[in-house]
Amino acid sequence: MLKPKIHTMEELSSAIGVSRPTLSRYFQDPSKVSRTSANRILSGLERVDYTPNFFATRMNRKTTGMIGVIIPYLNDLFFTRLLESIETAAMQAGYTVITQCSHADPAIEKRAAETFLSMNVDGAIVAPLGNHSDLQVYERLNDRLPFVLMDSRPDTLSDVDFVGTDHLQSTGAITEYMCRVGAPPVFLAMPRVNFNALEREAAYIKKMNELGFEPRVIGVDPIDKHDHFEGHGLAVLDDMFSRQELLDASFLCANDRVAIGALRAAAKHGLEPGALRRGGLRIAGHDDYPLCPFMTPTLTTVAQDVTAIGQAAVDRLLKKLRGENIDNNQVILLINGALKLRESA
Amino acid sequence: MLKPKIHTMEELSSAIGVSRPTLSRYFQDPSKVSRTSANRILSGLERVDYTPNFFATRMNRKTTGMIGVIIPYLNDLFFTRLLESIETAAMQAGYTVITQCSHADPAIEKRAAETFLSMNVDGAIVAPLGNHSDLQVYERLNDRLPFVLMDSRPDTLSDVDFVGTDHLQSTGAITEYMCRVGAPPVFLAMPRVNFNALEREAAYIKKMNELGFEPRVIGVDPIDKHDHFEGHGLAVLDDMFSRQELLDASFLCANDRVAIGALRAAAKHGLEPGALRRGGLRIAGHDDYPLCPFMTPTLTTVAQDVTAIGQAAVDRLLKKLRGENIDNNQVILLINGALKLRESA
DNA sequence: AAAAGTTTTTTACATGCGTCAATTATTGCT
DNA sequence: AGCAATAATTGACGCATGTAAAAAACTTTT
Repeated sequence: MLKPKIHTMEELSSAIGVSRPTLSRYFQDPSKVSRTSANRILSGLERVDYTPNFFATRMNRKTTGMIGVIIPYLNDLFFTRLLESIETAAMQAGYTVITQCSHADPAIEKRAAETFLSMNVDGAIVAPLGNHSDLQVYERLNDRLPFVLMDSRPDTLSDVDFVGTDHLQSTGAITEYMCRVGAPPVFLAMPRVNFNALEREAAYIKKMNELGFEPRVIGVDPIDKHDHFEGHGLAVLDDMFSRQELLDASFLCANDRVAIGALRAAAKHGLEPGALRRGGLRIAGHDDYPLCPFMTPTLTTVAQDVTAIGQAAVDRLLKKLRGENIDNNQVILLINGALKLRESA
Repeated sequence: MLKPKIHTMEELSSAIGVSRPTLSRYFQDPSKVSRTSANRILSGLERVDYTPNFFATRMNRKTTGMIGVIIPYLNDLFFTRLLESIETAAMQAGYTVITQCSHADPAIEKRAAETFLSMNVDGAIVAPLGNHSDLQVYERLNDRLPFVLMDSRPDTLSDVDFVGTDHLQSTGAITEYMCRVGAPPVFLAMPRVNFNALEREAAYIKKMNELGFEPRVIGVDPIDKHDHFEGHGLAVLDDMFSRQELLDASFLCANDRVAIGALRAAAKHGLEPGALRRGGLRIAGHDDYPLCPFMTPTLTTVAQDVTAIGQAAVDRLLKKLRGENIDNNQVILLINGALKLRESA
C-alpha cells in the first residue's frame, strides 16, 4: 500500500482542499455534496488512504445505523440461518448488524444487552435464551430501544413484540399428519432450553386430545440443561429400544436435532423407520434442519420459515425505529410452518 | 426500571460526589481507585442507571480491547465451532470479539476488513474466503494490524502468520488408513471454495504415490462455486451409482459435508458403506463435523482440532499485539488431525 | 448585469470520555 | 503532634467527528 495514511478529516481537508464539514457530509451521504466537490473528494481519496473513524462518527450521529442481534447458540444451523436472513434484510435496509452470542449463559446475554445500550444501537432483536434467562433484560431493552423478540417467546412478557413460528399450527400439522397415516405419535421432548420446547409439547397434547388420542410424552430430566440435542435423542431412545420398548412406535421429536439422534438410535438397533412401511417405527422432527434431506432415512419434519421470520423481525424493527409505530400495541407475528414429507414418517 | 437514567460521567460525577476522572479510572479498572472511592461509586451505581458510552471510551483509549474475526460462512458448523473457540480464548484474555461473516462475497470481506481498521481493533483473525478472494485485503490488514490467518492458507502470501490443520498429515493419515484396511480410496473433491480443497487433494495424491497406488480424483466443475457440499456429494455419487460405477469403491471425501451427501447417495441406491464389510463400499470424510457420530453409518473421518486452532490463533495474535513478537518471522502453525474411526470406513 | 437562489465554507460549539501534570488527601513514622 | 512519603483526586486539555448558524462563493434567472 503506497498511499500515505491520513488519520483525521482535518488532515484530509487540507490535503485535498475541501472543508472538513463538507467532507463530513460527503461521508454520510455523497449526494449531499455538490458534483464538483464530490469529484474533487473522490479523486483525492485515490491518492491517500483514509477511512473515517468508526467510533467518532458513531458517537456523534443521532442514529448509529446499527442493529444488535443476540442469539443463544452459534453451533446450531437453525440460528445461523436465522442470523443470515436477518443480516440480509438489515443490509438491504442499509443497517449494520452487530451479532452477539450468549452461549446459553444469562450473564453473557445480559452483558451483550448492556453493550448494545452503551453503543446506542438503533434497535435490537433477540432470540431468548430460555426459561433460565433473565426476563428483566428483555424488558429493559424494550423500554430503551425499538426491540423485537424472536423465535421463542416468554409468555409473561406483555408489551414486547415477537416474531416466530406458530407452533400450535406447525406442531399441530405434523401431529395430525402422523395420526392420519399411522399410529398416533409419542412426543419425544427436548431439553428445555427455551420456551418453544414447552410450546411444542403443549401443541402436541392439544392436537392429540382434539383427535381423540391419548398423548404420551417422553420427558426430560429437568436438570438436563445442555444443548446436545442429538445426544439426548440417541440416549433416550437407545435406552428405550434396549428394553424392547416402543420398537414400532411413531415418534414426534421436539426438534430435528433430537430426531437425528433418534434416527441413530433406531439404526443402532437395526430398526428402519419409515413412512412407507406401515405399522412400523416412524420418526419425525421439527424445524427442517438443513441436513434433513441427507439423513438416512430422509427426515420428515415441519419447516420453520426462517427467511420469513428474519425478514419479519427486521421489518417490524425498522417500522418501530422509524417511528411508524402508530398504534403502540404489542405485535405478535406467528408464521406458519410447512410440512416436509420425507421417508422417515 | 425505576432508577433514573444518567447519560454522562459528568452527571454521574455530580450525582454521587466523585470526580469524573476518578470515575473514568474506576470503569477501566476498579482497582485503580481507592477502596473508599470504589465503595462510594458502587453504592452510587445502585441508585442510578449508568453505563459508559461504548464509542466514547473506545475512541479515546489507545487500545480498544477488541479483536476482529472474519469467517466466510455462518451456515457451517465447522466455522461456528472455530468461532466459539476463538471467542472463548479471547474472552479469557479479556478481549471482546467482533465477528463479521463475509457470506462468500469478496466485497463484503473487504468491507469488513475496512470496518475493523476504522474501529482500531487491536488485532484481526481471518478465515479466508478462498481462491476468489482478494489477497490485498489480507496484506493490508497484515500491514496495519497484528494479524493472523486461519483455517485456509493462500500460499502466495509470504509474511502472514497462519494457524490451521496440517492437511498433509491429516489427509495423509486417513488415506493411509483406508489403504491399509481396504481398497485404496478414490478422492471425492469438493467445490473449490478455499485453498484447503486443493491442499487435501494434493495430500491425497502424494500419499497414494508414496504407497504405490494410483490416485484417482473425482473432480468438480470449476464453475461450481456454491457451498452446498452435501448436495454436491449426493449429486456426484448418485450419478455415479446410477451408472453402476464404483459401487464397491472406497471414497475419501474432501470434507464431512460432502461425505454426508455421499452417504445419502449410497443409501439411496441400497448400498451399505462400512468398514466391517470388507470388500464393500466405504466412505470417509474430513473435519469431524459434529454430526458424524449420528449418521448412519457413523462417519469415519479425521478430526480437525478446532479448539486448538482457535486457541493458537488467539495466542499468536495476543503475542503479536503485546509486542512479544521478538523474532519478526512468519509463523505457520500446522496442527495435526486425529483419526476418528467409525463405521463407514 | 443585477437580483435571487443555491451551495459551500467558515466559525464555533458539542459529544463523552482518556490522560497527564498539578494538587490535595491520606498514611506511616518518629 | 508534626513531617515526609505516598496515594488519590482534580483541572485542563485532547480525541475525531457531528452540527447549526452565519458568511461567502457560485449559478441561475430576468
